[in-house]
Amino acid sequence: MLIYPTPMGSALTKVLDQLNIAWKAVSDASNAETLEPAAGWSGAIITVDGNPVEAFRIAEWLRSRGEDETATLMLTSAEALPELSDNTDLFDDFCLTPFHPAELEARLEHMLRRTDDGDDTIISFGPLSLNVETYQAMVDGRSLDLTYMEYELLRFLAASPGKVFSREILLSEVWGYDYYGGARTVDVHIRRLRSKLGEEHANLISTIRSVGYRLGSAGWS
Amino acid sequence: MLIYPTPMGSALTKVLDQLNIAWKAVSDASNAETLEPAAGWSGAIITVDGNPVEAFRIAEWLRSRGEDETATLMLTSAEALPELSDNTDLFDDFCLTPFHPAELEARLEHMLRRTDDGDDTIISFGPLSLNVETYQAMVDGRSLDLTYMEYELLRFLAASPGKVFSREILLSEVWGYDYYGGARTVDVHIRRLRSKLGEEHANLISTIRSVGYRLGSAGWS
DNA sequence: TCGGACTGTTAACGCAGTGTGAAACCGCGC
DNA sequence: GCGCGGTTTCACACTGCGTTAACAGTCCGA
Repeated sequence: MLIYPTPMGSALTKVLDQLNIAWKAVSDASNAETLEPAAGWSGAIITVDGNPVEAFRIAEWLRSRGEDETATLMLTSAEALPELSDNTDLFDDFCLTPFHPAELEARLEHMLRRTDDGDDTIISFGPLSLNVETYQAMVDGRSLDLTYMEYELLRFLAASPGKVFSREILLSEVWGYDYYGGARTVDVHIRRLRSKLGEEHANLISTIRSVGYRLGSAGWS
Repeated sequence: MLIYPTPMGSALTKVLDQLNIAWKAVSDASNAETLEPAAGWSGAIITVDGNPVEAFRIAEWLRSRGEDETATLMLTSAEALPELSDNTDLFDDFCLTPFHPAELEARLEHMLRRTDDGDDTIISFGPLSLNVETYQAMVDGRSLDLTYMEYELLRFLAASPGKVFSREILLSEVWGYDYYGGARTVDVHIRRLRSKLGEEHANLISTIRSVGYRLGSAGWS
């Protein structure tokens, strides 16, 4: 956990220690780069009031390496709130100072949970769940015996549930090459998937006539 | 914006009005379902303290329809914080009461920004809303079962609500080819659309005699 | 080397979706 | 009221799309 600037009081560090979160204080953006642990910063707590310019510079640096990488929490007084509003895409959460320890604690837990379980290892939708690591698929707790292509296709659909994909898109995204003729290929795999899903869940994949296929039937969003 | 429960004081509604956010108060989960606007709840503000059970029930209902659909903010006293921690995946943000108006304002802006952007996927007009990604159409929350041509036609009209299109334009823009004879084709599709919209909403599409068709009746822009 | 599982292709079939013409209907000007 | 151009509605035929089954090629392990 990155902290800026070096914490004066003990309120902040106390909360972190209590949550058993390791932390390092940094003095500026370049400092943040050199001090970064091997696993990368798990999160950041940045106080705006003292030196807003440097504070936002650090936040910007964190964001520049990709959203969702490092969760950022800003500490700010009520007076400095407007400054935050101007940079609303540089942080994930904020907390007014002086803070209630329980509030900060809750915010940290909540914030870290989101990035922690960025578990793409399990994709689930309705009665369906896919474990990407083990290549297993389950529906209603019953495990499905899918072939490679079937699995890839289902995973692609499940990654954007509800969204409709044309056969061309599916061919290029799932099969991964430009394709001439043979759009029936997709149909056949969809059919095999449906049959393996079983009668009751075959309608999990719905056909949009003259458009393509979609995971999820009419009622879902 | 969904609010639970009916707000007593004016602090909350004042902030919402100031941000120009439309809101409706709901009394329970099933109530939240019936009161939902056609475009869906854009967000929710739920106070935990009074009746935590019902509060979380509503939050759960919102989440069950898919993450990222509706952003949820919880209002809570410091004492009730532990309860929040047990349900950390049911909300996106929270705010301690009594709150500083500027803080709530900042949180709302920050929260809504995340879900708001990135949506040319939904076209909505009056009670009508079209999801371009999922090819689903809703009117009054009821989902419409449209065929391809019907959907394309409606989408084209909805893209420029209020504007009148001649049959020739519709044929060339929606059907996509120059067309000789058969202007009746458009009429028939309009008719089918109207019939699927239902008696009460058939007049969403209005006829401009000897000119063409338009989405929306005279009063709209 | 053989056999089986997996994948892609082809063709037949049924049907939803679409377009068409004709008849009923409506609004408007005479 | 009458006639006329435009619109709505209906029924029907056809086309194109999706489904399905059967088959051929390929890969991989036994």
